[in-house]
Amino acid sequence: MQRAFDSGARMRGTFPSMSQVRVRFAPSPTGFFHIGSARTALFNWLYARHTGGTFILRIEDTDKERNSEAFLNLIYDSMAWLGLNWDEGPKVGGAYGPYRQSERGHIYKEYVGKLMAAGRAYEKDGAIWFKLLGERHEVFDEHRKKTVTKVKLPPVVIEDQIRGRVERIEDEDFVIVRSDGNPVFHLVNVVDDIAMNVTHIIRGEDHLSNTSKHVHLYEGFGVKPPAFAHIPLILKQNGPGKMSKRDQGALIEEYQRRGYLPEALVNFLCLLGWNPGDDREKMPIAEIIKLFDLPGVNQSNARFDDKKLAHMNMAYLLEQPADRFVTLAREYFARQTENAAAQAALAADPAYFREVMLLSQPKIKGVEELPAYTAYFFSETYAIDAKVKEKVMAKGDPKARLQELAAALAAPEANWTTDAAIEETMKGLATAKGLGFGDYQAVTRLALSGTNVGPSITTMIRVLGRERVQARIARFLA
RNA sequence: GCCCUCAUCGUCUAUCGGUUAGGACAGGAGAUUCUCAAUCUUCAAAGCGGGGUUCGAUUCCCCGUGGGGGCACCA
Repeated sequence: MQRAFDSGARMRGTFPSMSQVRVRFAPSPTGFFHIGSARTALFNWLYARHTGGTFILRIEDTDKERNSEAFLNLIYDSMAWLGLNWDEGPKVGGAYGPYRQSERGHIYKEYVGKLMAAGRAYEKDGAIWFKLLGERHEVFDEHRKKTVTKVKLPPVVIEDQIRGRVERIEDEDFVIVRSDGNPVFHLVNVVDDIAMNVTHIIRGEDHLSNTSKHVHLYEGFGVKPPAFAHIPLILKQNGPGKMSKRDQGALIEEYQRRGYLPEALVNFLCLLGWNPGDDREKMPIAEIIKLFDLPGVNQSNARFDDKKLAHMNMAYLLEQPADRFVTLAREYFARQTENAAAQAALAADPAYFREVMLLSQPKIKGVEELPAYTAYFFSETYAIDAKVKEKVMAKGDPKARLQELAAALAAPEANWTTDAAIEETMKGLATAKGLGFGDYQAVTRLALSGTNVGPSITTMIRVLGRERVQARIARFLA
């Protein structure tokens, strides 16, 4: 690889080996961090980790009008949450900094100077344009309703790592520095990739059409372009078009807020456009890193499916160790400041909270269900589901059954300490009366929780404890 | 309008010329359990159309059609 203007590596005297992979994720802090950006970051990160290369985070904040520090922090937070750590970039530094384009103005100026000196750039209307080399002629563009200068050139050939050979003709000079003095995306993007020694550009397919401009720029700088890999886009769940920041379910922070497990989201995102070549779906990230490679990336766009994501999240949730699950639950509850049930749960004894959460773990799809699912454990004002009540009270004499159970549990020899003991009490009672377990289960559940969903009735009785159980039954029978 | 790109069940996908076209999510049915989930079994569900190439095309080529992206002094 020849580098005519390598101010990055050369000036600092660092010469990484040419086989060393360097990839970058280059977001602009102009909006919320969304699913598509996250997956681009993820694929770059995976490729770096797979190859033992370097993952660079570069902030493309040249659009002064739309940048915001809040959005920038959101990028940092979201990436940290997803576990996408960067080897070079803001906060961690590196030999090729600064890593915010707003701080690299002098570098762009230098590079533009080189183009000017080489006759590959010129000024027009106060802006600086990149000059294509070829025969020129004027034509009127019907679509844009203006006269433009066309340059006759053979097509640019891109050997894309994912899409194969792509050809595209670039036939108009383009602006590289605006009349206000600010460099445009194409210029800064290419300059930084040269200066930062980037070897592989992995980005969304929406950039494929830009690539011909970029290749011309590389050529203008006398630098061999890096490898390109354009990944398919993520389409919105419903309706036409690619997913954008304002689509339902598009924001990473939303999943964070809703208590999704980041490893579940990452696993799901990996599968959107990539697969290991066999039937495996749920895989540890270490395994994905081992298997991930550019040729394994699909060429067609993928539609986002929140049901599948929810399923993946549940699968991960089920296998969480008790401590982590309880921590996740507590953190989620703490964020629900407006939710009375959540606040009541937090106010409860931590050991009791923990037990209730753990018995709910195998029952739920996401922690966001927890406050409502467990509300009756923490409050005496739980609602009685009218439909369930109607159904339960319809057959037999449920109140009599409940009365009998209350009496059995009140007996001095009744053991409340284990699920098995409680089950023995209930089953013994049912047998003695010539009835089934279900005759006692349903009405007891209704009385204790007001619903027909929840953990095992014996567990519920044990965890709620004698005091609550007796009070609730009495109230129900009154 | 021009340029680029993609095309297998509703969705995500496997198949690198020969398969009963497989898996997962979602959906239906059943089993199991004290309810609800989970789990297990099971059912239904696909090669966009037309031409080629080939003994043989989902697979390779071409043309349509459809989807997606791009065509800025946004990134």
